[in-house]
Amino acid sequence: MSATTGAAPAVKVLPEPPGLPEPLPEPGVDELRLETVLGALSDPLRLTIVRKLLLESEDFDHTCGWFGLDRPKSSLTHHFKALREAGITRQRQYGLERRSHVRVEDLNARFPGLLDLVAAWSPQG
Amino acid sequence: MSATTGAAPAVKVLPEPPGLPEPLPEPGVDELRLETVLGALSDPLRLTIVRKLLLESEDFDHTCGWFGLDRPKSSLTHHFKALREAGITRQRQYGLERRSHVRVEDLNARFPGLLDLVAAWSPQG
DNA sequence: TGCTAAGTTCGACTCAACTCGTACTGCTGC
DNA sequence: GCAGCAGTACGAGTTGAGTCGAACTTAGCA
Repeated sequence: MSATTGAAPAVKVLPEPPGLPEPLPEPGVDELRLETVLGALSDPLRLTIVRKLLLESEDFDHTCGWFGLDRPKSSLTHHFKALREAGITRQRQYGLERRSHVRVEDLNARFPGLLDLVAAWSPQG
Repeated sequence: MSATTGAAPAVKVLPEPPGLPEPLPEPGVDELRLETVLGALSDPLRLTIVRKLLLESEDFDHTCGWFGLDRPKSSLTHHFKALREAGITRQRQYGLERRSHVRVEDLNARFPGLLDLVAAWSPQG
């Protein structure tokens, strides 16, 4: 379970090294809603993004370009924003780049097993 | 037509008593798609339906009216059809009534843990 | 035979989401 | 300063889902 309990500190905790840029606006752990998360994951492109983050990185943030998705930049912005606003990913601004990673602890705490399904997913079926 | 190709022993075919009406058209176990299932579950009303089926019945089929949903019949038809076509529920025609239940075994086989999240869901958050 | 009830089908409306081009912001290096 | 790049913001077009009323279908029953 996540590090903190009870008392609901409204915003997440995550013991991250100091000096990181602030995360962009996102819902707190207690604000995660199952229907919103499932809706965000019901898109194949977003499923691809989250799965790739889960399988090919764990404790590292990645830029939009890292995914090699063949879509216009404005489309990618749309999907990354949808993931962040649903509470699935966290984004930080590193200079010019905006890097993402999956909020594994938060999601496992609220919806245990969900990320396993995403990791096991394949675009084919 | 769950051809269940291949050597895999497929999933256990539920041992249903003979004489039941044929299920209405539905995807086979091997045709279940994560993004479709998640999309079907991203609606609060459908989440309510599935959760109620999971918690208040187990081996019993229920009619639309049993749920006590305050929506016109045409809306309910729409949602029940969406759940069936996504492979989440199975529907059978009993005379005048069309009864539904959750395909628990199929879903647990393909997406283990998913139904637990639905059962733990609450409309509030 | 004809009524009633459960549920479907159809069509129309609304609204949100996806897609994408274009213009813009803001950091970095020369 | 200024050019170049990562990514955003905005707006338009399109599609699909949710909502619902009204008409229809069908089983059971008196």
